[in-house]
Order: sequence, then C-alpha cells, then structure tokens
Amino acid sequence: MNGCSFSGEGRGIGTRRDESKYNAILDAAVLVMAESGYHHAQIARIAKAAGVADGTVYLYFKNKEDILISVLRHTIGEIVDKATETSAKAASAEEQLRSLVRLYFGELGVRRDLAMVTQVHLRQVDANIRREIGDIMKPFYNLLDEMFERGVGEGVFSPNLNRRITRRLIFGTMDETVSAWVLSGAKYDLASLSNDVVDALLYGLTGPKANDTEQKG
Amino acid sequence: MNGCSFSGEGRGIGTRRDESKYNAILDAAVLVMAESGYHHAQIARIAKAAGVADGTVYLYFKNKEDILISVLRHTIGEIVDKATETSAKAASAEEQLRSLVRLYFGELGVRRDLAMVTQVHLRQVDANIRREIGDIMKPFYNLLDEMFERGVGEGVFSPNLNRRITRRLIFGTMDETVSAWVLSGAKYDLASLSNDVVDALLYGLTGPKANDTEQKG
Amino acid sequence: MNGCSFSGEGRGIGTRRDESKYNAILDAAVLVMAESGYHHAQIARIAKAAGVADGTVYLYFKNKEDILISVLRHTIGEIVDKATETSAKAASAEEQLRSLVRLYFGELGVRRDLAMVTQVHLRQVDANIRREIGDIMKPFYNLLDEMFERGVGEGVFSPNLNRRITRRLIFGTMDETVSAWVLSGAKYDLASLSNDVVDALLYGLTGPKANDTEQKG
Amino acid sequence: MNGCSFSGEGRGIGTRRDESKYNAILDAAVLVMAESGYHHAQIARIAKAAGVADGTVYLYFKNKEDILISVLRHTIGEIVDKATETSAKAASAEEQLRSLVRLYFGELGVRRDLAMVTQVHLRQVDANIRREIGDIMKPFYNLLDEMFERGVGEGVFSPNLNRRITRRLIFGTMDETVSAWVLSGAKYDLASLSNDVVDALLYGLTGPKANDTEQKG
DNA sequence: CATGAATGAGTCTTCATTCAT
DNA sequence: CATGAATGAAGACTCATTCAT
Repeated sequence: MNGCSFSGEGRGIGTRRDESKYNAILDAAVLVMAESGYHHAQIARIAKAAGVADGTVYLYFKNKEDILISVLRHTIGEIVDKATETSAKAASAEEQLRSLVRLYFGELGVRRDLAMVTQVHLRQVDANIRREIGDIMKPFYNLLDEMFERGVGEGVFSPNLNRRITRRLIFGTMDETVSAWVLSGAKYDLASLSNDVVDALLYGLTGPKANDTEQKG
Repeated sequence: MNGCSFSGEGRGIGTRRDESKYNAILDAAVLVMAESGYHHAQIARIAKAAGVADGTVYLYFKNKEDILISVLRHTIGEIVDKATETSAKAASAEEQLRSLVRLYFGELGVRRDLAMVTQVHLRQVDANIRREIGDIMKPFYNLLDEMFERGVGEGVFSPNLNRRITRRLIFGTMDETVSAWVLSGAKYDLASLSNDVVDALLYGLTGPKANDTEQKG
Repeated sequence: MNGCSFSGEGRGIGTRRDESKYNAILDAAVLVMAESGYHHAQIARIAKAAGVADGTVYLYFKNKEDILISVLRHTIGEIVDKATETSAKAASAEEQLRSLVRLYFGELGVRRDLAMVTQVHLRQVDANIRREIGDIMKPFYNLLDEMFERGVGEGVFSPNLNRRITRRLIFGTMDETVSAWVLSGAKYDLASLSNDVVDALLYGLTGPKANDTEQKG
Repeated sequence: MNGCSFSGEGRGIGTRRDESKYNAILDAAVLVMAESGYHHAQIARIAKAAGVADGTVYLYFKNKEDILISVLRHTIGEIVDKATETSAKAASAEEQLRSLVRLYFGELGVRRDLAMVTQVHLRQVDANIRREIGDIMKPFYNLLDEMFERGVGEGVFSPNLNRRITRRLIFGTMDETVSAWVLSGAKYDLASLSNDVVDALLYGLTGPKANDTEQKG
C-alpha cells in the first residue's frame, strides 16, 4: 500500500489530522465488525471501542461505508505490499504461487477478526461496495496474473488455460478455504494448508502426472 | 425437495391453500432481493410485486428470514434434484463433474436474478442464517464428494488429495466464477464456461499432461 | 339477567341464531381473556377455542369490545340475579350484606378465569367501555343501596353516612379483596374471607363497640 | 424518591444531561396517557408533546413501558415522600389516617390527568408491569400498616382485625373513590371527601358509637 | 479538532375486520 | 348461516448522521 492508504482519497475528509486516531477507529471497526457483522456494527460502538466520540468518526471517514472500504484498502493493501515483495524474491512461478498462498493464509490465519470481516461480513454489503472491493483486490489479481504468465513462460503452466478462469480457480479456492476456516471457528491452523492447496491448484483433481518423473501405475 | 417443497415445514405457517400465491411471493422475493439486496428488500415491495397485501405474506411465511430460506430451499433444492438425476446417468466421474458444473452454471446462468440472490445478497445475512444455508447446500456438497470418490475409484482422480481441499477447490472455483459473472453484469454466457472450468479443475494450472493422449491440440 | 342477556340488544347482530354457538364464544372469550388479557386476546384464538371460524364471531358480536361487554353483562348479570334472590330472603340488612359479599366472593372464587377478567383485564379497556361497565354494575350497586337503606331503617346503619361513600366503601373493599386474591394466584379460599370482610365493613377500623352487647377488654 | 428520582436507575439509559427534557417527556407522557390511555399513547405523540424527536425519547427511557413505570415512580414516589413526612407529624393514628387520605385525595384531586393515569389507564398494562407497580406502591402500603399498628397500640383500632383485610378496606375504598371521581369527569372536589371517607373507614356502616363521646350531632 | 445529544426517516409485524364462496 | 383467506392500517424502535458548543 504505497503511501496513499491513509484517508479517503480526495473525499475532502481525513486531511491527515491525527493519524493515531484514524488507525484507532480502523482497528475498532475491524473488531466490532468481526463481532457483529457490517450491518450490526453500530458507529457508536466503533467510536466507543476506538475511544473517541461518535462525531469524531465523521471527521476521519465520510460514512460507514467508507470505514469498511478503508479497512479493506488498508489490510488488503498491506497483504498486497508483502505479496509484491515476496513475489520479487521467488525463484520460479510455482514458488511464487506457493509463497502467495502461504502469505495470504498466514496473514488472515493470525487475524481471525480480519478474516471474519473479509470473508463473512464483507459480503453483507451492497453490490456497489462489492464492486469497489473488486478494485481494491485488483493489485492482488494482477500479481496472480503475472505469476501465471511467468509460469507459462517457464513452461510449467498450461498456455491453453483461460486467464480469467485461472484467476478464479486460484482466488476462488483460496477464498473458499479461508471462509470455511473462519466459519468452522478457526479451530485449525490455516497456514499449514497452503502446500496442499497449492498442489491441488497446480495439478487439479487428477493430481501430478507420471511424466513429471514417474507415473504411479 | 421432491414435490413437497411448498410451505414452511411444520412451522404452522404456509399451510394455506393457494399454492399459486405462495409461489408468487417467492418469485417476487427473488426479484426484489435481486434488485435491492436482502436488507433493502422491503416486505411491502415484495407483497406489491406479488400482488398481495403485506399481511398476506405472513400467512405463507413466518418472517422475512423465512422467505429467504424458502427461496433457497426451493431453488437450490431444484438444482440438487436435477444434479442427482444427472449424476446417476453419468458414465464416469469426469463426465459427472462436467455435468454438475454445466448444470450449476446453466441453472444460474439463465436466471440472473436468482444468481444475484445466491451469490451476492445471500451473503448479507446473519451467521445463523448462513448456517441454515449450509444445510441446504449439504446435498450438493455430498454429490461432489461422491463424484470425487468415484473418480478415485476409477483411477482418474488422485487418491492423495485432501478431501476437504478438493471440495473447496471445486466449489470455490464454481462460486467465484458465478460471482464474477453476476458482478460483471451477466454480459456473457455463463454455461459456456463450464468445460474450460472443468478442465482447470481436472488438471490445474499445469494443464493436462502429454500421456493423457491428446488434449485440445 | 332477565332474558335480554343474549345478543347485542338492537345492534342488529346476533338475532338469536344459534344460542349454543353464542355461548361457546362467550365461554371461549372468558378463557382466552383470562389467559392473555383483553388486548392480547386475539379473535382468532377465541374463535378456535369456541370451535368456530373467525368470521362466525362477527355473526354473533359486533366487535371485540362487544364480546367483552357481553361477557360481563352475562356473568355480572347472573351474579346480580342470584344476589336479588338472596337479598329477598335475608332477615336483616346485616344478613343481606353478609350474603351479598359471600355470594360475590363465592361466585368469583370458584371461577378464577372470570375473576381474572373482571378484576385484571377488564381494566385494560378504554374509558368509554369502562363507563358501559358501570351501567352493567348498576343493578348491583342498587342492591347495595337498598341494603343500606334497609339497614338505616332497621337502625343498625348510621344514617349520617354519605350514600356514595358507603357504596364505595363496600364495593371498593370487595373489589380490592378479589383483585388481591387473583393477583396472588388464587392460592387461598376467597369465600372464607367474607365474614371478616363484612365485619370490617360494618365496624371499620375501630371495631365493634362496647355497647354492642359487651366490650372485650 | 429523595432527589435522585431522575433517570432509569442503572439501566444505562436516561443518564443524559438534560433533566428538563427528561421531565418534559414525563409530563408529556402523563398528558397523552391521560387523554388516550396507555395503549393508545403513541410515542410519536408523546415526543411531539414534549417538543422532542421520537428518537430522543429513547435516550431517556428504555421503552414505552419504562415511561409508564417512571411516571409512576415519580408521582407515587412524591406522594409517598409527603405522606411519610405528614405521618411523622401526626399526633395520633386517627390523625395520621386522616392526613394520609387527605393527602392522597389532594394530590390526585388537583391533577386529573395524573389520576386518570393511575386509576384508569394504569390498569391497561400487563401483569408484569402491574407487579412492578405493586413494588412502587409498597411504601404507601407500609405506611398504612404502620398507621394501623399504631392505632392498635393506642387502643383506638380493633386488634382483632385481619391486617390484610384492613389494608384492603382502606386502599380499596380510597381507590374506588378516586376512580369514581375520575370517571365522573372530576366534577366535584375530591379532597373535600376525605373526612367523610375516613369516618366510614373508622366506624364502618354502623357508624360511630355512643360511647365515642360525641360525633357529628 | 472534538464532542455527544439530538434527530427522524425507515420497516417489520400484528390482528381486528371483511367478504367472496 | 358458516367459513377462513385476505386485507392493510397502525406503531414501537434503531441508528447513521448532523451540528451547536
């Protein structure tokens, strides 16, 4: 998240007053939304959790929707930043995919409240917000696309695959995995699933084939 | 779901005669929810769209939540019924998967309003409703599991795959595909994606291998 | 209750169709109102308890209010009829008072549901209904007045007492006693209180005086 | 009731600053309830009468029921406070009774709206509210009990009287008297009845006896 | 910048009553 | 006479947002 993560981007709000207060509200929002869901997360409770007055929230955010968007811009942005870093270091496309999935599961896996918001409550919002969320996710999608291109270039990924479908295969699987983990109560370790998930993504239902060294029978 | 889908199952509600009115309300609910989302779908508008008085809605449904659940029980149930039928006819696990995906995309692909409800607005509801939705989906999940077992038995699916991950691979991908289609405005043909999606599911990012005789060319 | 108890007296309703059904509804009304109070007693439940359709209720009663009034006219009327009989047989004013109180407590004491309606739920209604209730009670008040006149004539009651106040002394005490009994859960025997209550009414707080034969000290 | 009568006692509600607004709502509630009864007293009308927005009512009161309870706690509490004061000054039990009745009639006699609420509309509420009302009245009942004990000690009240019946004699008569006054349209002066009522309570129907020196002539 | 009291639009649900059959 | 499905008016309560201090 390259600098511009703070404040509502030209909305005329949040002209970088008290950044600590801004972050306090954002953190409180994640907490309260994780607990009650977007629709039941009252501004009053977020304000109280952040230790500010109700009205103060509106000095930093345009409205409730803006809080949610900002939470996401912030957290997803952080993940994307790390993912970009990690990707740069990857020796191969496969390794890159592996590290992306590990990173995604790792980040959400240690913050159940955040995962709760992105996986469950995020979906409670109106279609127009969801579209905006799509924009926020775009850098992450781009990273996946790059990774795939690279894999094709390296000759390990099938060049016949539809790009859009590939993206949905990867993100849909990751998403469903995190959702199931959250809804199950986050009882197991999410990050430890990453290798098996990547294997499934790489080889599909049929599994790795014989000519990848040897076939099984 | 076989025939007795009408009415709220022992809730003492919805035992009224006029099945056409029951269906009218259900259809109206899908319409209004597709348009405005669950939270903004007012009973008054559903009633008006169904051509009945507000109070009449409560002769057939316990409350707003019950309408949503019923919509899903009805529609998902229908899909599951068809999927069960189709599965019985499939000559192989692969064919079964192919027909399941085709069916799922086909059913939702011709009713954008319904897809809108299941993919977008469905997620606006509280955790307890979501849990109930999980129950409704269970038969579909079971079908996927059976299909996978069969494939393993047939020697075409990898026995090393984690079952849970497999289920998430398949459903996550399908779900993400439908969601993307809905959010894009349903501008393209959803059903026509099914073969490519199935290929991605079967072979993953690496694609089908040489020893699978021929593929795509 | 001299004959005219059945039906709404010239309201154009209940032209003596099926008297058994009329009574069934009346009984059901007492039951349901005792249980839930006037405001929560739904016509639908009364109808079901009476074994008739909702609409049928309106063939016998003008509206919900009319049912309540009729219940009272009926039951209070019955009590008044018996009270009139009893009064005629009384050898003295004191004996008459004693029998009136005993009768009142006795009748309500064996029908907690009825007492519940008259003492608790009756009071939930609007002032205009309460006024009508006053009319129904009038014959009973008259009986009390007669009794008092007689007592004055017999030289046992004080001629200086304000008639209205006397009436309120008697009825207020009876009413409060029954109310307390009902609200306590009707755990003790109401009728057995009548003699003590009458003593209190006759002699007040100071109790019977020496010149009434002998003082106890 | 001594000063701290403001606010809903630890309900977390009504801790707002503006006591004048709290009182305005309370006064408005008495007015509207007196006019229309508890059940027909709409929050919107109370709010308008108090000159505040609908929502503001809920800053000071938990709900409609809480308003009613608060009205009573407030007004009955005030009467009880005064009654306690008055009782302390009374030279004898009889004088105490006389002042209690005079006070009760006097307070309600100058506020027909309040009497309307306590005597008529109060009784429209559910049993659980009535029980709470019982608690509010308890101090008043206790005062009556004390008064009676004292009278017995002074040798003017009969020690043979059942305490419970005595309480019902006194309160029932007072209650009935106020109710009748309210339902009559409050056309006469209520307070002026107090002496005659007390006489009735003291001596009952038989009136004061010869050995009570002189009475009335 | 911060506060938090005040606002008031928005909505599900109930239930007495009607009327077509 | 009887039915009971249908009606639709009515009302308490929530909570995002504002603005005077």
